[in-house]
Amino acid sequence: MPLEDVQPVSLLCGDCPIRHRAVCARCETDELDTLEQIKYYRRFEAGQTVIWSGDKMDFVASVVSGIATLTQTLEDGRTQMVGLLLPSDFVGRPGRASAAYNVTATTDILMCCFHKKPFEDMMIRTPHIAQRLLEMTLDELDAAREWMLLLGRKTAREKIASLLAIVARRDASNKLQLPQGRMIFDLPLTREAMADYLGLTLETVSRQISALKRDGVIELEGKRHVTVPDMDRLMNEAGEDSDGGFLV
Amino acid sequence: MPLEDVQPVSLLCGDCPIRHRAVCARCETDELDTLEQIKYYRRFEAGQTVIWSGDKMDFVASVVSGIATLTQTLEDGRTQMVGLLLPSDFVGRPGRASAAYNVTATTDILMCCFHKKPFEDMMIRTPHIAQRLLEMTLDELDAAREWMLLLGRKTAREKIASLLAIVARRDASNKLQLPQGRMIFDLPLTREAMADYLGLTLETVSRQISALKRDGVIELEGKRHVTVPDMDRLMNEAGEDSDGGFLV
DNA sequence: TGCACTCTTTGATTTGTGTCAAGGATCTGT
DNA sequence: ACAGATCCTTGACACAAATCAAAGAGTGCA
Repeated sequence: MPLEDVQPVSLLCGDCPIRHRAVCARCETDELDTLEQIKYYRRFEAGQTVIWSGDKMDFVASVVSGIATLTQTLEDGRTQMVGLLLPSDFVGRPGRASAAYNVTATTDILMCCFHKKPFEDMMIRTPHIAQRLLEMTLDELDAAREWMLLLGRKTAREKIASLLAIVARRDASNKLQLPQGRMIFDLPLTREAMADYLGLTLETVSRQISALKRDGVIELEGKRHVTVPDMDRLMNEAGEDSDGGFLV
Repeated sequence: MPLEDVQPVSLLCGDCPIRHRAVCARCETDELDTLEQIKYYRRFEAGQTVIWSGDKMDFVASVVSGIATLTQTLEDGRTQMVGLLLPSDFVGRPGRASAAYNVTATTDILMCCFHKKPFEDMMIRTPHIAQRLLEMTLDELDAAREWMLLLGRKTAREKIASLLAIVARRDASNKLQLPQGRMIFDLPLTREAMADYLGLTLETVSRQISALKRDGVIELEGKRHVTVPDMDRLMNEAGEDSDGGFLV
């Protein structure tokens, strides 16, 4: 595959966990050696908190495997998920000393971390890194804004349908398929995590999933294994035109 | 004032509308001539739509004066505001051909536009521009995520109090004041725009503003002129610790 | 001065979702 | 096989916010 056609799925294109490379299709610089020197791996078990909002954070990282969530909370415990970290996603903000969100592993997770200061130095030497990070951040911003429409204006049923559609699309793109027709996938989240994602309670999530099942929009095997007989139908329930490509 | 002390309030530090400069405190490159060649001004009246979601967008721009909103809509007309553009804010995404949101002027507005292609070329020649844009985008992402917490988990009363606190803080920082004690400012939005911001109906917005007035949290003169006797009280109503610095 | 228009307030009623509560399903380790 | 956990489902009820409806306030214009 020519470099032009490489889909840069992460900031650091390459084949982690073997090795990260600060080089992408448009960038000739190769900071592989630097990265090898400053990187280290960290493992977390499902349920563990990677970092608390406000804690000092002297690294940036990319997810190698597993799933983590970014959440914000109010003092009385109400919590809202504001981001979902999937393999290849980047976390941490160059130029900020402390974490702005709680980061929690929802499955066992392996993260590839880089000490922040040398990473920032490398960014300055390698301008394309900043451009790639900008692209990724703009994508995240778009996803956040799509999510705001969901939180502010969609009904509980539409919210659930939207979430299912997002997971289905993400799953399809991992398998290099198109999100259409009959689709089968696993939900990587508990009912409670879905509720925190959608600004609902876990009871409402459960009820709406049951309703979608009753109405034949989805089929369920166990609690997590979902079959969508007709993706278009699901998109319709989600209140989206069937193109929209929002994810995190 | 030495360059070091210039507060880079916009991507293009300097004194627009006289002239934009692609130079900031940390950046020695000066692309003034390039910018002068590719820039042009556009004026819109209150209520006019600057660009519709999906339209071809061959420019990027920064707001010189006035206020605009970014909104997303569902097919049946439900709309959610996803961003607020205030003077010095940047709009448009390098590397994308069409607009992702409706941009609507809520007051008369003057925008300084740059043709996109030459702007992108300049970004490549001037790496600090990309870094500055990255910083701004990360700030926007943080604001969007704070907003998600509001949309998903706050009550109507807390939402209104939060919005008032945001406007008060923004106003204070424009006047180089601290947001504390007694504060007086104007609301730049109609009740309907506030509703679209907060994921409420305009009736609920009106009722909650009346309630806050009745309870002495705010005083109102006319519909737009607000006095907050005690900023801490307002912050408390908003469900935030009094530090939190979220704005758009 | 009064009409037309937009924006806002307030009231009555409905409804979607939250809250509280009980019980079911699945899994683990003993 | 059983106890204990965790996660999930379902029901009854309460309540916050939406909806429907009407009227008030402010502004520009004839």
